[in-house]
Amino acid sequence: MDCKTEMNSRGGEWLRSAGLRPTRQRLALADLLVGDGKDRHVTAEDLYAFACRSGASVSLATVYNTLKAFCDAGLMREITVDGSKSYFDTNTSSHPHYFWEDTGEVTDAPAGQIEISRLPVAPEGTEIVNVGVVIRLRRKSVINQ
Amino acid sequence: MDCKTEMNSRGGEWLRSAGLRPTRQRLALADLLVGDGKDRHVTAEDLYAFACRSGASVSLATVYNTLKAFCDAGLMREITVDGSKSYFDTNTSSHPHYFWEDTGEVTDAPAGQIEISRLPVAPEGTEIVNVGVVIRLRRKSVINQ
DNA sequence: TTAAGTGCAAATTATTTGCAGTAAG
DNA sequence: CTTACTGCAAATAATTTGCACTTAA
Repeated sequence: MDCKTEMNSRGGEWLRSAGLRPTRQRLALADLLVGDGKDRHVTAEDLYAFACRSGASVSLATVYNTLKAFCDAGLMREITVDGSKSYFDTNTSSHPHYFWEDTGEVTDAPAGQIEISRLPVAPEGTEIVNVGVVIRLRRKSVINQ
Repeated sequence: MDCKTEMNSRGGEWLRSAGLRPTRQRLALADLLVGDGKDRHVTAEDLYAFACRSGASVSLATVYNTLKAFCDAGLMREITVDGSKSYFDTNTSSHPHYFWEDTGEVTDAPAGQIEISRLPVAPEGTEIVNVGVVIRLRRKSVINQ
């Protein structure tokens, strides 16, 4: 199959900018991820479900492999917000996240929510890879106030 | 088996303070965790290995169940520092952690490493359960400087 | 007693991998 | 053409669970 038609999508540019071969599956996933230019936070299952719903034919294994490829290429970043699943963020800069306990959703915390006033110091012989900040939220039930 | 002998250990007090029935297994694990009064950060496998090494007879499933029971009782806190495993901290207060990529070890980051100067605001209808801060460290190889 | 705790082994869940086919350059 | 990518199904890894047995209170 020839993919030229989709090569002009935002996802196509995104892939090309990282030197990744734009296959049909990658283009479909890339467009789902960055098609509208908004930051997205997904699990592999999430993205797989989106792809299926949007009519793309991709296997779950390929979604996993592709997300990993995108991270290796620097297009995305894996974030650790909850022990049970891996989340992937299209915004590769280091920034704080909200984790919504009830839905398992992850969103960006508005800038300025946390200010790291004292830059953390790396212990002797180490370097800081990144500093993760996760604000875990619980929806208040109306009953329990 | 009668457990009175070990009921005077630090682990015994710890269990009693939370109203947990001090079984042989729980006492053994509790002593391993808080026996010396230092904060400890363990995975279930870690604790299981410690227990085996120290001669205690506990099953891995019981270690999992027990760690969960300790968390439910407020004696420990589960922390999310790495996607693949769950870590449990004997220090239940909210504080930043170092995650050592090479060994998978977790330690407390010295106080003052990060200062949360602007208390994060919970979105409408939510409350903040906790704010997790993880400083991911990579050991610098001598070669790559 | 008796309800809570324990230990297996089997079940689940998230993720990875081997390998035979398929497609991009 | 040739090598990278894909898809399935099987393999792993971490964790949970069902259930018969044990034990603390």
